[in-house]
Order: sequence, then structure tokens, then C-alpha cells
Amino acid sequence: MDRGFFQEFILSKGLRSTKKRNEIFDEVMEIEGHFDLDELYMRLKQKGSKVSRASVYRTLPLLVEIGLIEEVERVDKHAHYERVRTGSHHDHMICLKCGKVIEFYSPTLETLQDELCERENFKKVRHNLEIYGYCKDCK
Amino acid sequence: MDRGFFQEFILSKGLRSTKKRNEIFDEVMEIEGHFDLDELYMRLKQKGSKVSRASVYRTLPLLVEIGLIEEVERVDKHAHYERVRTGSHHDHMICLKCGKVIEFYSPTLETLQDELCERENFKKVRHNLEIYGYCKDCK
DNA sequence: TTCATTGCAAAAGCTTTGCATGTGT
DNA sequence: ACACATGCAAAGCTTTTGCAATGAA
Repeated sequence: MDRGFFQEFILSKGLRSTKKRNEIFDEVMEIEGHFDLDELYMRLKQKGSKVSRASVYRTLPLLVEIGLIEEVERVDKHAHYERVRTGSHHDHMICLKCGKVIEFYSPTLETLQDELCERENFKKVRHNLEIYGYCKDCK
Repeated sequence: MDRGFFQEFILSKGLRSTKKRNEIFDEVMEIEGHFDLDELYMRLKQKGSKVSRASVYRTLPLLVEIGLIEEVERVDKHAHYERVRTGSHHDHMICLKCGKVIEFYSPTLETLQDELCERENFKKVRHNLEIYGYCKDCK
């Protein structure tokens, strides 16, 4: 997903392409793995961006709407996001002791879910599987 | 899980069996399906309980610790809980339009997860699968 | 010019906590 | 009596929002 796609989406919604929005978009594209809003905000600040928290709060929902990022979990009552990489959907195992997040992907799991949805006559859009337990170092 | 178990747990932790805690426990046992803290608090109020929100906030973590309830999702930035019924673990399909929650259970899914965890050398404690999409009435 | 966007600060939630009071053991 | 539990109100945090100023089209 490149900036062109982002511009297109923004314009198609009657919104405007602005410097701040582009900065936020660019930064999100650079982040590997999870991040929360404040981490993103701090990264932007560190790079000299004059963006405000309010704008970040206002922009993230747009990125979710595009499908560029998704909310993967909520810990400590604040949201964590992760960039969606085409063809690289994965789920998470989260260690209850050290907090480590192990990403994994299983085609079988995906297929199984599709079958379950079909059985319930449910049109699946996305899903979120989090397995909690103890990683090899903590168990 | 009955009140005896609850008492036992409370005492074994050096805590005290109190009227308020028992009221909260009883109410949670009566709730079918999801609830959030405020719903629980309101139900208690409606029944004439003099319990405060603070006590409910302080008691829910205990119930989670016992394994009596679990946090199933976070919507609107506040936690939703659901009673754990022995032998009736299930996952959720959540409709993006009407918000309906369809509960389902798949033994195959459970087994598959166990296999995936084994592969990662991860000791699974619990998991949480939410499939988002559109239910048969909304799709 | 027009209308969306932004920043600021205030407001709005939900949740936690300090402290004095109440209560189980 | 001694802790723990509770309620209240205040504080803490994250997130949202009103409004005036700014900027894109």
C-alpha cells in the first residue's frame, strides 16, 4: 500500500491531502510491529514534526478505515495498532509474564474459520485471535 | 462454580467474605452473556444493593483471577466481561452493523491452537477469538 | 473564497486511589 | 483490637471536542 493509494482514498472521501496527514501516514508505514498512539506521536515529534496528539487521534481511524492498520489488542486500556501487510495476516500469542508477542500464521486456521462462518451464515471481514499463556522463557 | 468455591478462594488469599462481595458474585452468576462493569453495577443498584462502583471495580479483577469471568473484548474503550461456564468455552462472531454477537465453539479449532502453541513452545492458558463481519440479517 | 484541518485547552469518559469510616475475624 | 473492605471524592489517563486560526482546493 503506497502513498498514492492513501491520496486516492483521502480525495475520494472529499477530504484534503495535508502535510500532517502525510507525515502520519509515512511514519505508520515505517513502523514494524505493534505501536500505540503515543509511540507514534513520540516518533513524529522526535523527527521534528509539529503534529499534535489531536491530529494523530483524528488520523488513526482513517487509516483503520482504509485497512492500512488494524487494532490488534487493548492492553492497559489503550489501543495497540499494527500495520496490515498484504498477504501477511497473522495472529498473536501473548506471554502473560513478559508481555512478549509471538506472531504466527496458520492457513489451516484461516480455512477453518471460513468454514465456521459459512455454517453460521456469517460474512467474515476480519478476525482477531489472541492466545494468552507463557512463552518458552517464562513457562 | 458455586459460592463455596468463591468463599474458599477468598479465604485462601487472606481476604474476607463480605456482604458486598457476595452480592457481586451472586449477580455475576445470574448474568447470561456479556456485560460491562456499569451494567453489572446498575443491576446491583436496581436490586437495592448499596454497593459502590469502586467496589465493583475492585471485585471484578478477583473474579477474573479465579477464572469465574474473563474479559472477552474491549469496545468503546471499556472492558466487556463474560462468565466462564465449565465445558462451555466458546468464541465470538461480532456483527459490524448491528453489533450482534454469535457464540460458537469448535473442537477442531481448539485442537489446532494447541498444535500451533506446541510448535512455538508456548504454554497456552486461554485464548480469545473474535471474527468480525456481517450476520445473516445485515450482510 | 470556501470549507476542511489543525492545535490548544477544556471536557468527557472510564478507572484507580487516598483516606476516613465501617466491618469481618 | 486488628486488618481488610468500603464509599466518597479527587486524581489519573486516554480519548474526544469546541473554537479560533490556518491551509488546501
